[in-house]
Amino acid sequence: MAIYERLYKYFGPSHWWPADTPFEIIVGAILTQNVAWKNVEKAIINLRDAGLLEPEAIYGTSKEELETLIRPAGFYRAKAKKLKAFVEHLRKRYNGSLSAMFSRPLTELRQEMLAIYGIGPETADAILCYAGNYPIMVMDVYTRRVFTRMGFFDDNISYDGMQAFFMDNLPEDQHLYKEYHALIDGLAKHFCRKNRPECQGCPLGDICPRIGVNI
DNA sequence: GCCCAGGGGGCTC
DNA sequence: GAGCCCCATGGG
Repeated sequence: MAIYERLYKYFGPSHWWPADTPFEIIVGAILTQNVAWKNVEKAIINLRDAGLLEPEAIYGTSKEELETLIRPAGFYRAKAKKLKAFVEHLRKRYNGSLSAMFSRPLTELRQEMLAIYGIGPETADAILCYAGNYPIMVMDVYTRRVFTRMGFFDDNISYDGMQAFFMDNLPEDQHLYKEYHALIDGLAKHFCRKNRPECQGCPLGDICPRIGVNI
Protein backbone atom coordinates (compact mmCIF):
# COMPACT_ATOMS: atom_id res chain seq x y z
CA MET A 1 0.00 0.00 0.00
CA ALA A 2 2.97 2.26 -0.53
CA ILE A 3 1.16 4.29 -3.16
CA TYR A 4 -1.96 4.67 -1.07
CA GLU A 5 0.07 5.87 1.91
CA ARG A 6 1.81 8.49 -0.15
CA LEU A 7 -1.38 9.77 -1.70
CA TYR A 8 -3.11 9.92 1.66
CA LYS A 9 -0.18 11.72 3.20
CA TYR A 10 -0.19 14.24 0.37
CA PHE A 11 -3.92 14.84 -0.14
CA GLY A 12 -5.31 13.87 3.25
CA PRO A 13 -8.84 12.56 3.79
CA SER A 14 -11.38 13.38 1.08
CA HIS A 15 -15.05 14.25 1.26
CA TRP A 16 -16.28 11.52 -1.05
CA TRP A 17 -19.14 11.09 -1.53
CA PRO A 18 -20.46 14.64 -1.03
CA ALA A 19 -24.10 13.94 -0.15
CA ASP A 20 -26.50 13.87 2.79
CA THR A 21 -28.25 10.58 2.09
CA PRO A 22 -27.67 7.27 0.27
CA PHE A 23 -30.31 8.16 -2.29
CA GLU A 24 -28.61 11.45 -3.02
CA ILE A 25 -25.43 9.48 -3.72
CA ILE A 26 -27.32 7.27 -6.16
CA VAL A 27 -28.78 10.29 -7.95
CA GLY A 28 -25.34 11.88 -8.11
CA ALA A 29 -23.75 8.70 -9.44
CA ILE A 30 -26.18 8.65 -12.35
CA LEU A 31 -26.06 12.37 -13.04
CA THR A 32 -22.27 12.57 -13.05
CA GLN A 33 -21.89 10.13 -15.93
CA ASN A 34 -19.44 11.69 -18.40
CA VAL A 35 -19.99 15.13 -16.89
CA ALA A 36 -18.01 17.33 -14.51
CA TRP A 37 -19.25 17.21 -10.92
CA LYS A 38 -19.68 20.98 -10.96
CA ASN A 39 -22.55 20.60 -13.39
CA VAL A 40 -24.15 17.91 -11.27
CA GLU A 41 -24.24 20.12 -8.18
CA LYS A 42 -26.65 22.50 -9.87
CA ALA A 43 -28.95 19.68 -10.83
CA ILE A 44 -28.84 18.26 -7.29
CA ILE A 45 -29.74 21.66 -5.87
CA ASN A 46 -32.68 21.92 -8.26
CA LEU A 47 -33.88 18.48 -7.20
CA ARG A 48 -33.48 19.30 -3.53
CA ASP A 49 -35.39 22.57 -3.89
CA ALA A 50 -38.16 20.65 -5.60
CA GLY A 51 -38.20 18.04 -2.81
CA LEU A 52 -37.14 15.31 -5.22
CA LEU A 53 -34.24 13.72 -3.38
CA GLU A 54 -36.47 10.86 -2.35
CA PRO A 55 -37.22 7.73 -4.40
CA GLU A 56 -40.98 8.10 -4.10
CA ALA A 57 -40.83 11.75 -5.13
CA ILE A 58 -38.92 10.95 -8.29
CA TYR A 59 -41.27 8.09 -8.96
CA GLY A 60 -44.21 10.46 -8.83
CA THR A 61 -42.68 13.14 -11.03
CA SER A 62 -43.07 13.34 -14.79
CA LYS A 63 -40.04 12.70 -16.94
CA GLU A 64 -40.46 16.12 -18.51
CA GLU A 65 -40.29 17.82 -15.12
CA LEU A 66 -37.22 15.80 -14.21
CA GLU A 67 -35.55 16.76 -17.48
CA THR A 68 -36.02 20.45 -16.76
CA LEU A 69 -34.52 20.19 -13.29
CA ILE A 70 -31.47 18.12 -14.19
CA ARG A 71 -30.71 19.98 -17.39
CA PRO A 72 -27.43 21.50 -16.09
CA ALA A 73 -26.01 17.99 -15.68
CA GLY A 74 -26.08 17.36 -19.42
CA PHE A 75 -27.57 14.37 -21.29
CA TYR A 76 -30.72 15.30 -19.43
CA ARG A 77 -33.17 13.23 -21.44
CA ALA A 78 -31.12 10.08 -21.05
CA LYS A 79 -30.46 10.74 -17.38
CA ALA A 80 -34.10 11.46 -16.53
CA LYS A 81 -34.89 8.08 -18.05
CA LYS A 82 -32.14 6.47 -15.98
CA LEU A 83 -33.37 8.00 -12.71
CA LYS A 84 -36.85 6.77 -13.50
CA ALA A 85 -35.53 3.30 -14.31
CA PHE A 86 -33.79 3.09 -10.96
CA VAL A 87 -36.70 4.18 -8.77
CA GLU A 88 -39.05 1.94 -10.71
CA HIS A 89 -36.80 -1.02 -10.07
CA LEU A 90 -36.49 -0.06 -6.41
CA ARG A 91 -40.24 0.10 -6.03
CA LYS A 92 -40.95 -3.10 -7.92
CA ARG A 93 -38.26 -5.20 -6.28
CA TYR A 94 -37.91 -3.70 -2.79
CA ASN A 95 -41.13 -1.82 -2.27
CA GLY A 96 -39.11 1.37 -2.45
CA SER A 97 -36.81 0.47 0.43
CA LEU A 98 -33.13 1.26 -0.08
CA SER A 99 -32.15 -0.48 3.15
CA ALA A 100 -33.85 -3.62 1.89
CA MET A 101 -31.88 -3.39 -1.32
CA PHE A 102 -28.62 -2.82 0.51
CA SER A 103 -29.15 -5.81 2.78
CA ARG A 104 -28.57 -8.17 -0.13
CA PRO A 105 -25.25 -9.92 -0.81
CA LEU A 106 -22.76 -7.85 -2.80
CA THR A 107 -22.26 -10.10 -5.80
CA GLU A 108 -25.95 -10.73 -6.37
CA LEU A 109 -26.90 -7.10 -5.97
CA ARG A 110 -24.16 -5.97 -8.35
CA GLN A 111 -25.44 -8.32 -11.06
CA GLU A 112 -28.96 -7.11 -10.47
CA MET A 113 -27.95 -3.47 -10.71
CA LEU A 114 -26.07 -3.97 -13.96
CA ALA A 115 -29.33 -5.10 -15.49
CA ILE A 116 -31.02 -1.78 -14.70
CA TYR A 117 -31.09 0.69 -17.57
CA GLY A 118 -28.42 3.33 -17.14
CA ILE A 119 -26.30 1.49 -14.60
CA GLY A 120 -22.99 0.13 -15.87
CA PRO A 121 -19.98 -1.15 -13.92
CA GLU A 122 -18.67 2.18 -12.67
CA THR A 123 -22.05 3.54 -11.62
CA ALA A 124 -23.00 0.25 -9.98
CA ASP A 125 -19.78 0.15 -7.99
CA ALA A 126 -20.05 3.79 -6.97
CA ILE A 127 -23.55 3.14 -5.64
CA LEU A 128 -22.55 -0.10 -3.90
CA CYS A 129 -19.43 1.41 -2.33
CA TYR A 130 -20.52 4.91 -1.34
CA ALA A 131 -24.27 4.49 -0.82
CA GLY A 132 -24.39 0.84 0.24
CA ASN A 133 -21.06 0.72 2.11
CA TYR A 134 -20.08 -2.53 0.44
CA PRO A 135 -16.37 -3.41 0.20
CA ILE A 136 -15.91 -2.81 -3.53
CA MET A 137 -13.57 -0.37 -5.23
CA VAL A 138 -14.69 1.93 -8.03
CA MET A 139 -12.61 2.01 -11.20
CA ASP A 140 -12.65 4.87 -13.70
CA VAL A 141 -10.67 6.56 -16.47
CA TYR A 142 -8.42 8.17 -13.85
CA THR A 143 -7.51 4.83 -12.31
CA ARG A 144 -6.74 3.49 -15.75
CA ARG A 145 -4.62 6.48 -16.73
CA VAL A 146 -2.59 6.76 -13.54
CA PHE A 147 -1.76 3.09 -13.17
CA THR A 148 -1.16 2.57 -16.87
CA ARG A 149 1.34 5.42 -16.86
CA MET A 150 3.01 3.94 -13.82
CA GLY A 151 3.32 0.68 -15.68
CA PHE A 152 1.12 -1.59 -13.57
CA PHE A 153 -1.05 -2.72 -16.46
CA ASP A 154 -1.81 -2.04 -20.08
CA ASP A 155 -4.19 0.72 -21.15
CA ASN A 156 -6.59 -1.73 -22.76
CA ILE A 157 -7.18 -3.69 -19.54
CA SER A 158 -10.87 -4.39 -18.86
CA TYR A 159 -12.83 -2.73 -16.07
CA ASP A 160 -13.12 -6.04 -14.23
CA GLY A 161 -9.45 -6.81 -14.75
CA MET A 162 -8.47 -3.46 -13.29
CA GLN A 163 -10.77 -3.94 -10.33
CA ALA A 164 -9.40 -7.41 -9.65
CA PHE A 165 -5.87 -6.01 -9.70
CA PHE A 166 -6.70 -3.64 -6.87
CA MET A 167 -8.98 -5.81 -4.80
CA ASP A 168 -6.68 -8.83 -5.00
CA ASN A 169 -3.79 -6.74 -3.74
CA LEU A 170 -5.52 -4.74 -1.03
CA PRO A 171 -7.17 -5.76 2.23
CA GLU A 172 -10.95 -6.03 2.01
CA ASP A 173 -11.88 -2.73 3.60
CA GLN A 174 -14.70 -0.46 2.43
CA HIS A 175 -13.09 2.60 3.98
CA LEU A 176 -9.82 1.91 2.18
CA TYR A 177 -11.62 1.41 -1.14
CA LYS A 178 -13.60 4.60 -0.71
CA GLU A 179 -10.57 6.66 0.10
CA TYR A 180 -8.25 5.13 -2.48
CA HIS A 181 -10.62 5.90 -5.33
CA ALA A 182 -10.95 9.48 -4.15
CA LEU A 183 -7.17 9.84 -3.84
CA ILE A 184 -6.63 8.58 -7.39
CA ASP A 185 -9.14 11.15 -8.56
CA GLY A 186 -7.19 13.87 -6.80
CA LEU A 187 -3.90 12.71 -8.26
CA ALA A 188 -5.29 12.53 -11.78
CA LYS A 189 -6.70 16.02 -11.56
CA HIS A 190 -3.59 17.62 -10.13
CA PHE A 191 -0.68 15.72 -11.63
CA CYS A 192 -1.78 13.18 -14.17
CA ARG A 193 -4.16 15.00 -16.43
CA LYS A 194 -5.25 13.88 -19.84
CA ASN A 195 -2.55 14.65 -22.39
CA ARG A 196 -0.74 16.67 -19.78
CA PRO A 197 1.22 15.12 -16.95
CA GLU A 198 2.45 17.61 -14.39
CA CYS A 199 5.09 15.51 -12.72
CA GLN A 200 6.74 18.33 -10.80
CA GLY A 201 5.71 17.85 -7.21
CA CYS A 202 3.79 14.67 -7.86
CA PRO A 203 3.78 12.55 -4.69
CA LEU A 204 4.50 9.48 -6.85
CA GLY A 205 7.13 11.17 -9.00
CA ASP A 206 10.13 9.17 -7.87
CA ILE A 207 8.38 5.83 -8.27
CA CYS A 208 6.64 6.54 -11.54
CA PRO A 209 8.72 4.92 -14.29
CA ARG A 210 7.48 7.26 -16.95
CA ILE A 211 8.09 10.55 -15.24
CA GLY A 212 8.50 13.33 -17.78
CA VAL A 213 7.76 11.23 -20.84
CA ASN A 214 4.03 10.92 -20.52
CA ILE A 215 1.50 11.40 -23.27
C1' DG B 1 -13.66 27.66 -30.96
C1' DC B 2 -12.05 23.62 -28.80
C1' DC B 3 -11.47 20.25 -25.31
C1' DC B 4 -12.81 18.03 -21.43
C1' DA B 5 -15.70 16.35 -17.58
C1' DG B 6 -16.43 11.23 -11.54
C1' DG B 7 -20.40 6.53 -18.58
C1' DG B 8 -23.67 3.87 -20.61
C1' DG B 9 -26.85 2.26 -24.30
C1' DG B 10 -27.49 0.61 -28.76
C1' DC B 11 -26.25 -0.57 -33.20
C1' DT B 12 -23.18 -2.73 -36.61
C1' DC B 13 -20.06 -6.06 -38.43
C1' DG C 1 -17.10 -8.78 -28.65
C1' DA C 2 -14.77 -4.90 -30.39
C1' DG C 3 -15.65 -0.53 -32.67
C1' DC C 4 -18.50 3.44 -33.36
C1' DC C 5 -22.00 6.92 -32.58
C1' DC C 6 -25.27 9.12 -29.64
C1' DC C 7 -26.62 11.60 -25.63
C1' DA C 8 -25.90 17.59 -24.26
C1' DT C 9 -24.39 21.10 -20.72
C1' DG C 10 -20.87 24.18 -18.78
C1' DG C 11 -16.13 25.63 -17.51
C1' DG C 12 -11.30 26.52 -18.68
